[in-house]
Order: sequence, then C-alpha cells, then structure tokens
Amino acid sequence: MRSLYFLLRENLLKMSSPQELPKHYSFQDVETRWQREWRDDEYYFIPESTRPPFIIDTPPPYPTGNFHIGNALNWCYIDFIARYRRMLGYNVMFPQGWDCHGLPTEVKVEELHKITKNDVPREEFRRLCRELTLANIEKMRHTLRRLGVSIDWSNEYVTMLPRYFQKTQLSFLEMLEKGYVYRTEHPVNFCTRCETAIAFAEVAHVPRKTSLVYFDFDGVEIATSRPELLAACVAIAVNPTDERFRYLIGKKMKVPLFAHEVPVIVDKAVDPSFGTGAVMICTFGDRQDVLWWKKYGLDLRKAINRQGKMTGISGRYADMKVDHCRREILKDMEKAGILHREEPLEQRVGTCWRCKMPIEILSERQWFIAIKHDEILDAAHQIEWIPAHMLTRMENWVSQMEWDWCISRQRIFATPIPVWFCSNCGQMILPPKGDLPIDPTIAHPKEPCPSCGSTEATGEVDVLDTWMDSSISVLNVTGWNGQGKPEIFPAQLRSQGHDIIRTWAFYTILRSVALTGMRPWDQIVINGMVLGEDGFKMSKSRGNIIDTEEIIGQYGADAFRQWAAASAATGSDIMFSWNDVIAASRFQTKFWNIIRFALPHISDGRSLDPAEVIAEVDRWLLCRLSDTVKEVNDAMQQYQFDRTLKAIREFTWTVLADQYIELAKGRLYTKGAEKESAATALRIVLDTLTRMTAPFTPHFADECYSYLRGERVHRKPWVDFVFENAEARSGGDALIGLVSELRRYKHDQGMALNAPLGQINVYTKRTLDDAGDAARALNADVRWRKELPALERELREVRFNMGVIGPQLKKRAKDFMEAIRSLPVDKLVNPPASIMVNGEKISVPENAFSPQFSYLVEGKKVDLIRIGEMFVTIPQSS
RNA sequence: GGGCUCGUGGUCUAGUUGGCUAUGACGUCGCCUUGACACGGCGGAGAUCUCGUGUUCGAAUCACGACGAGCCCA
Repeated sequence: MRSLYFLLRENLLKMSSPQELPKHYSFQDVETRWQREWRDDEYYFIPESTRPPFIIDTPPPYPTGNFHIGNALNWCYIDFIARYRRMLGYNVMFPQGWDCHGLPTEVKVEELHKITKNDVPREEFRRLCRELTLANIEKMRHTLRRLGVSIDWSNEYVTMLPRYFQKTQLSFLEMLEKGYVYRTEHPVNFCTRCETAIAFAEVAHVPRKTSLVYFDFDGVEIATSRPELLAACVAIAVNPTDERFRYLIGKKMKVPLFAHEVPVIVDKAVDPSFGTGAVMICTFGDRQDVLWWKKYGLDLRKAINRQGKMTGISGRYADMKVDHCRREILKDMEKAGILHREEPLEQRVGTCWRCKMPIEILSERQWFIAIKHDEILDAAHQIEWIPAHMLTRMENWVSQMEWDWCISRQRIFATPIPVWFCSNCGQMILPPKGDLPIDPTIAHPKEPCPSCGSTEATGEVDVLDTWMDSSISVLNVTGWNGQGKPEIFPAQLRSQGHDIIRTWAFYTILRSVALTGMRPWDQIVINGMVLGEDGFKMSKSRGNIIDTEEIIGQYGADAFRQWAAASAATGSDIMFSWNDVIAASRFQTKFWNIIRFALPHISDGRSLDPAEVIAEVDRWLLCRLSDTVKEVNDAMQQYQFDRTLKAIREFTWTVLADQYIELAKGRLYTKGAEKESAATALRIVLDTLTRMTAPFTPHFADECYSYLRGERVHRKPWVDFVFENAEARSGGDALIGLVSELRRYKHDQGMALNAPLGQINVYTKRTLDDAGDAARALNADVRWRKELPALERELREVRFNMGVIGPQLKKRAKDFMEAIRSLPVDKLVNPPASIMVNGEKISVPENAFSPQFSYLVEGKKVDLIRIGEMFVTIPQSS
C-alpha cells in the first residue's frame, strides 16, 4: 500500500513543480521514507510475462544472524544488475535463499542450551536448530531491507523447510537412478570432534609444529610424524633407486611393539632425502597413504575410530585418544631402546574448516557422488565467466579431483537421506517420489521389501552434505520438478564470491549437468573478498571487522552501495576504506546541490527535446552526456561497476558542475530562447544522470527524480541518449578552455575569480556564439575578433607526434626528427612534402610535428594567452 | 609446494589491443565565502610506474628472471 503521504506528494509534484529542495540532503529521512514507499510486488518475477526473463541464481547465505560486509558487497552487485535489467525491460527474478543446514548451527544450539546433540531426541534437536535459524534469518532480512536491495520476496526459499528439502531428496533419488550416487566403503576425511565425514572442500589447511620421530623398525631406521599409527602400519616403502635399502626389497618386516609383519614395497614417490628415506605406510596417515594403499592392494588396518580413539588392534593403547596414544608409544619405544631421536617438524595439517581440529582419514561406508570431470568441464566452458580468469580456478580444481564427492554426514540438522535397508536381507528400499519429503528414521516403508518380502526395515541415519541442498538453488528457482529441464533453463546469471568456486559453483554445475544435461547459467559474475582497512581478510583475531549496519548507519545505504560499485574492478578483492564511503556521500551532496541550483530555473517547462537546445555550449554538454552514456552502457554490459560510476561521477562533477554550470549559470537568470535552451539541456542531463544512478543509489535517485519529474525513476526505461554535433563539440571545448585558462590567469595574477578583467579581445577564425556566457562567467567585456593581431614570435621548440611518426617511419624516426629540427622556421610552419634523411628521400607525414612559439604583441602592454586556435589579449593591470 | 591475482605520488586507485604532459580519490600547501554546494571553487607540490634483463623508433603496458603482497588450495 502506498502511503497517503506519498500520494499527496506525488500529486503535488505533478500539479506544481517544487521551487526548492531542502538545503541539506538527509540520507536517514530519504532512505527510510523510500524503503517504506517501495512495495515488494514491484520486484516480483511474473511467470506469465512476455518480457524476456532474467533469472539470477543468488547465493543463499548461511543464517548466522549477521549479514557481513562480504555478503553485502555481493548483494550490491546483484542489485545493480537486477535494477539495470529491469530498466532494460527484463522480467527479473532476484530470489533470496537461506542455506540453513550444517554444523555451525548445531554447535551453537549445543552451546545455547548447554546440551550435546545426543542429550535430546533427534527431532527435538532439529526443532531447536530451526528455531535459532529462523531468528537469525529475521535479523539478516532486516539488513537486506536497509541496504535497499530489490529482492523478489515471493521467491524466498529456506533449505531446511519441507518445500525445499523435498527437492533435495528428489534430486538425490534421481541421481541414484542415473547411477551418480553410490554407497561404498572408502577412505574419507573425517572430523572426530564433529564425528562426521567431510568433503575435501571442507578441509582447511593450517601450519602446525610437530616432531619427526626416528626409531628402529626391525633393524632399519625409519622417520615418521605419526608414531601413534604404528598399529595401522601395512607396509614400508623405499625409493627404487635408493641403494641403501636395496637389500630389503621383497622382504617382510616385523612392526615394533606390535609384531605383525608388513611387506617392503618400492615406489618412485618416496623422497630419499626426507627422514631416513624409508617410509612407513599406515591406513591412513595422509592422502599419499591412500594412493599407495590402493595401488599396491595393501591390508586395511583401522587404528582410529570415529570418536578419535584407538581401536582394538592397538592392543594396550585401545580407547586412548590419539594424542595420549602418541605419548605412550614414544615412552614404550624409549623403554624398548628403539627410539633414536625426535626432530622438530613444520607441517601443514588438514583440519575441519568448522571446528579447526585436525582431521583423520578413516575408511568408512559412505554415500558418494561420481565426479565426471569432462562433463563438468564442458559445461563450465559453456558459461561466460566474469572476470574470465575465474574459469581457470574451476579448471584447476576439477582436474585435480582424485576422489568422488562424499555426500553423507553423520549429523542431525540436515536433509535426511531418503532410504531404508531391509532388516532381513539388507536390500535398499526407496520411497515413492510422491511421498517426499520423508525422514526414514521416523517413517516406515509402505511396501514390504521387494526382495524378500520382509516388513522390517531400518532408516538410514546418515544425512546429506549441506552442499547437496544449496547446489540445487538454481533448479529450485527455475521450478525444477524432477523431470529433466525446467521451462526457463539455464538461468541467465549466477553471482557469487571467488572463495566458493570450488564448492558452490562446482557442485551446482555437477548437479545441473547430471539432472538436466545442461549448464546451469549463461553467465557467472564473481565478486572479490572484502579485506579490512589493514589489507587482510576481516577476522575476529585481527580485530579488523567492520560491520555493514555500522556503515549504513553512519553514511547511508546509498553511500555504501557506491563504495561497493566504485572501489575496485569486479572480481578483485576490495580493501575497505572509510574514505571511499565518505567520498561517495560527498558525491550525493554535490549532486543534490546541482539539482537544488537547477530546479528553480528548469521547472517552468518539462521539455526533454534535444532539438530545442540551440546554444552551442548547451549542445556541447549534450555531446559530452552522449559520450558518458556510451561509456556507461559499455561498462554496465560487462558488469564493470567501477567504470560505470567513475564515468558518472566524472561527468557530473567536472563536466556538468565545474565546467558547464560555471560557464552558463549567468544565462539561467536571464529570459528568452537562450535561457530556455540551457534549461532544456539541464533537464535532459539531470533526467539521464538520475536514471543512470538509479541502480546504484536507488533511494537518492528516487528522491531526486521525484523532484525533477514527479515520477518513480525505477519504473523508467534505461538510458539511451545519442547526440553528436561536431561544431558544438569543438566550439564548447574552445569556450570551456577559454574560461578555464582565464581563471588560471586570474589566479596567477592574484585576482579573485569574480574580479573584473576589463576589455579582453578573443581572436578566433571560427564563428563562436557564446550567448554572452563568457562575459558573465569572467566578469569581463569580451570582444570577439576574427583578424589576428600582428604578432611577433620566437621558436621555442618542435613537438613531434610519435603516434604518427612511429608507425610510419619505425627505425628512421630518430634521424627524421633530427632533420626536421634543423629546418628553418618558415619551413616548420609550412612543411615541405618530403625531406632528405641520410641521403634518403622521406615524405613528411601529415601532423607529424608542430612548432611551438612564444608570442608577443608589439608595442602594447597586453598579456597574451594562446588557447588552441584562439589568441586572447588582456590589458595588463599594472 | 601448487594455482590465481597483484605491485603506479604519503595512502588507496585507473590505465582494454605498446604512442602526445601517467587517471582519479583521500591527505597536504596556497589563494578565494564568486547570486547550488567550504561536504565548495581555483591553483600548486608530490611518481626514476617494485627491481633487473630483453624486444621496440618508443614500455606502466609485451617476454624472461628476481623480490614482495593477498587470496584459494595440496
């Protein structure tokens, strides 16, 4: 509902144009007022619309409750694009998702309620998680509203709610049918603190100090960083070229303290210079162990369980935590006299990205999705990446994937895997797709086991990786229903940060290709990370975090949005800087003052017709506006917001305010056709500028436009202004140059800028009608003259145009320039067609050089200024 | 250890295929309250474009190398 206030004001604006704006622009008032005014349904995607669709696959943030500045940057980019596309006539979908499931919320709930996940029933624990998540979502929605982003709230989705995870489960069953999903025992990354398997993408590597232990292994000295895995030792490996160990090849060796026998294998991957050159293979110490284990078909000895405790094969160490076991084993080695020494070792250890505890590689029965490298790469190449080099990151990631994607997790707050197993024969039982969503730990199969007829079944307790939820975001928003490809597919755009290319972008492409056979989007635009003012990633430990709401509170959403647009090229990381936010808010002040000045002069009429612009400098302004529009359109098409905003600011501040208005403002106080010309030019310029700023500063633009035109700017079409007039362009340049040079002159003479200059003569061959602007702007009696005065001149230097000379003369350029310099003055003014250089006749290219003179006027005490083609004489004051 | 990006006045930054006096912002200094704006106007100072080598008539831009930074990863 539009407020009464707005209706009244809009009508007032239509009936009588306002004569005055408030002296100061108050972003607080304006932003809160427009946010009340805007209706959600203005931004709805209309499925039945005939306009071309523009669907944006936006990132569903994790509902932490805090919409941080990196999120905000991303949402600004999306909103620039959404508003721009709407003005271009597209039927835009800007959905808002929430990626709810996952460990952080479970941990938070455990903290808040002082419980562990096993203290309450699963469903109760999930209820507590959902409760916390909904509260956090509400906080983040508030920040989104304050940012003024034009979200289509009718397309909001919440991954933890049945409506969404029904699709997640459906996609799981579809991929199971298509053979992508399988279940097997395989080594996986496992966090023993969180007691769940995790994917490679979730492993974070951190530097750590540990020790390298040298000990006697059945008569051979061996170095290992993980002595606690001695019970899991399955082989000893040496390099084939290593003469020291040649005698061992083919032998069996007895593991100290444990007495089981292991083979000696040879492999090129063993580094003879690390440790002693002989390495202990355990199941599993690291990824290399897994490779060797597979390659040589070694035994599997599980020494660590899911809780991070030693298993039965560890004998007297069983049930000890890994660290405890390590200390005990070292003690026992010492007692047995086989411990030689320990060396400090710097290593990078894989940790759980969430709880930061070192992960173990455990062999577990888990669910996997097959990764088909070629399929994914093909699709990735069909997408336009902005900036282009981000595709390389995807390529690198895909090509080095070794294992399939482990999608099962041993947690609670996640999408259940919709599968049962027959208690009698172990057969997998799937629910009918129409029954989804289900939780197999609560529901029972409706039919008996198809294999043995038993009615006893147990539900899968493992749940799905959260990326299984979010990687179908694009399928969800395009209306996928399990049957091939949705009607509008692929989506037009994905927007995300470069930190999740290997996860969200990768998994989405994988899933899209598997389920629809197509790439998920036409374009992907990548935003950089926001770094703190110190140049480092924002983090609690560095204390360099800046809060989105704090910036908005101090300078407003529009200033923040300008900062997001202007601070760096799309895709590169941005260092946060208060200065840039302040500069943005100053630009708004400047623009506001321009409108405040112009409005009384332009609100008598409404014409936007360039044909009514007759004064030369007014046409010059339109030429410059046309240039700006072209630059802005170019940049917007490539999502280069920094270029766009730079062009707009430069034109507004320099061309419009400092150059044009300073020159022509005197005319606006007069009456007649030439005043009307200026008024119309200003109307066109301000109308166009306001529409161009609308995607970036939506509140400010709506406010300005309501004063300028009494309309809503976001409902206007995008700008398309072309104007060219060669005469006006050069005439305007000359005039602007004249005024600016004479201002410099006044400054150099120590005069005030409005001090009278007396009678000045401007000599120019061109016909220049300045409508009296120069005289008013300079406070001088300006006389325009066609005949040049008698001038005396001295040659100062010869300037060469290397842009002309270089390409034509190449190596001869230097000698050519020497020859030209030695010509007499009259030949420099009227150059010959050709010249002899080192006995070679070289034709003189056009515009190859220009002689520079110092000019003097005989007899008269005048200052002489040359501005391009023009000469100006000014009576000397002293 | 690998990948990606980058290194430009005190600080941050533009510079698309090599070409006139290297862009802009903040800061700084001087002058100016000129009928929109002092959150302003005009002007100045301040850069051997990280270093080295090479290609070229000509390099911030291209090539190679070194050093340094940030991000992502093994």
